[in-house]
Amino acid sequence: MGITIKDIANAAGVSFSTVSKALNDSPLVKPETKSKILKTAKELGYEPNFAAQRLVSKQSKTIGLVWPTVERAALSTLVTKINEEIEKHGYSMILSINPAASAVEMFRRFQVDGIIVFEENNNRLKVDFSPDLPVISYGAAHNQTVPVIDVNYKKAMYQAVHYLYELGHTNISYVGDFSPIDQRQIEKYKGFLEAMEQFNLDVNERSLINSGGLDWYDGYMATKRLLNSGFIPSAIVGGSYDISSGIIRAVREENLIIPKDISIIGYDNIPQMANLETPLTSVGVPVDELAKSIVHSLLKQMAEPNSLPLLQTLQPELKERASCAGTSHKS
Amino acid sequence: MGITIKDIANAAGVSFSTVSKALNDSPLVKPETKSKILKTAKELGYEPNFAAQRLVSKQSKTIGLVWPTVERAALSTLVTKINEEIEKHGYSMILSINPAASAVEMFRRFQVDGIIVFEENNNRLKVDFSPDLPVISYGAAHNQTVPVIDVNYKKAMYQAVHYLYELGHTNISYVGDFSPIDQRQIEKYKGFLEAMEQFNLDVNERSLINSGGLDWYDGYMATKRLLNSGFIPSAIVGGSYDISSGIIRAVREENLIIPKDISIIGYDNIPQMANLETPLTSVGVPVDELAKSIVHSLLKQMAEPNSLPLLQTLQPELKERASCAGTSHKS
DNA sequence: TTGTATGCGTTATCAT
DNA sequence: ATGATAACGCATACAA
Repeated sequence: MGITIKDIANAAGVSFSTVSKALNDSPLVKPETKSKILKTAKELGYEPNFAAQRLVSKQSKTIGLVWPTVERAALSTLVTKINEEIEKHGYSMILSINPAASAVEMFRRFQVDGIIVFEENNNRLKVDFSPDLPVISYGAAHNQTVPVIDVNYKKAMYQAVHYLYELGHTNISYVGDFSPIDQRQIEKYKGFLEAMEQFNLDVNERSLINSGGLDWYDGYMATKRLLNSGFIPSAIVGGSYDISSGIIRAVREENLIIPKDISIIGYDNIPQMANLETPLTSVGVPVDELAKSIVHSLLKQMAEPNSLPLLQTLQPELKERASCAGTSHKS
Repeated sequence: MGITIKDIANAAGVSFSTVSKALNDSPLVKPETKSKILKTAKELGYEPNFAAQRLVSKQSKTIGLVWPTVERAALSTLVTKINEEIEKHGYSMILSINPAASAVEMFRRFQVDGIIVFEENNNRLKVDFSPDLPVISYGAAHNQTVPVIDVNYKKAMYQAVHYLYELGHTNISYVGDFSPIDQRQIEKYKGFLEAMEQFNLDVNERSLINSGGLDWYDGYMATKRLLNSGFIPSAIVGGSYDISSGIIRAVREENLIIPKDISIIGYDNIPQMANLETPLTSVGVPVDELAKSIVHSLLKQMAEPNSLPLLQTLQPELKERASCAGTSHKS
């Protein structure tokens, strides 16, 4: 039971509707009364009742983010960036770590003005959105009804392989998660394959290493297996930030020098890549750009519904750091 | 502009207050009318307006969780568990990754029924809580006004050292973050020191290794330094899950066998510890218990304000897995 | 058992 | 420039 505008009205000796106007900085109220009202409001420690405001205004000025899996480094930074971007536009962000369906339902009740969904694996939202609630999804393209922000994973892999090829590498391995249910991973996998083909590079079982997971030790273990198979590629492409950090670890454990003995390039484009033991050259959409793109798209969708294309594909960039070098010998 | 109870009332040919009662499963309404109302409600796709419900009931049935730093494995699982526990009690959870002060302010506006704050480093909430909003904090004890759930870190370290001591270890090192601003880490550090003292074990600069951070490669690098200093302890205590996984990596890299050559015990008690390359014996409050305790305490505080002690300290447990063994030689 | 009336705190549309 | 009043969608005390 906090202070209401009526309390302020009493204290200031005006009507509550005048108080409302003053609080909303309406030009219809005399500056003197306005400042007096503001003053007593502060004195009384007034806090607007959000529920009431929403009930009448039908706006919550907040955006919900659905994030079913809370445990991945690259996504964590993306969430942080998205939050910053949202606040920059005068909105608040709330998170739910529930499955898409129930998270969305809850956000509806909270009357969020818009929703961002991180789609993961099979956590697709089959929910039929009432068309009035702007939703945008971040995830690989797939036939559905809400606009999705996608990343051109194939191009990313092309860039990675191309870059290595230009440096003279021909024995290139890919260490990543080949899970058949994660569309993002599938795209990377296929992208690598296509790129290798385009450059006429040999692909065999030792150039395709399934980490079977996205954690750093998945990448670590997979790389161990690769290196212990007796075949040492001259370059490795890592499927994600976490996986790549595992690759680096495994490679160093074999006393191979990066990038002298072996080059590493990883997917993802977050600042942390520079902080790894060996600053990692990487491909991917810069996380700031990703965040901006997601937020701006949603805002646009909120401003004018159905103004968004069903699919926006962001282009990756290559960022050179210190983990790749040329080969002297073309093997 | 969704369907309201008035729409249902019209469609069902009753008054809207009867609809309200029916929807709330009031015994005051005849079963037949009730089912009829429920049916037409479903037909029309009725969704209750949360803002209105809250405006009148002054309850949101949701709990806010403040989590300023989204990037730590052990905390991720804790958040997930807390979420489950909250839902189990008929509440929803929303997350904010903003600094405590602004997150709390936002939750207030959302009229959450209670707030859980993860305190980290210096991210203390100096906010003066209006006494009407139940808050509970998870973090090391410190003089403040809201009840906090603490963990007996000293006892945890005692258990760890005691366990190793019983196994015959005398050369024990601690690898952890010595940051002077993180109360939790300080407690662990001091706890280790005290335990060593109690068992009359020698403490020198090689038994206290500052990882300077909480990420896995912080633990990795610190352990590397330790092992390369020429001194190999017979056991290492890790300050956290992430750090410990880095320790394991570094130890294996030196071709030391766990636990034959060296024993490792880590702080934290989450299921993932069993999934590390070497299943890690650990001390800490089991994450389920922690989650339960946090949620139940908050719920209790919500039910009867000020019924909670300002400090509750949870006791850690030792969980044996496969990373510790006895020493044959008492050095 | 059902319906009527009132209020929750705010904004917005009228008058004044 | 200010105030009275309605409306937002719902719950509930009270009347029928």
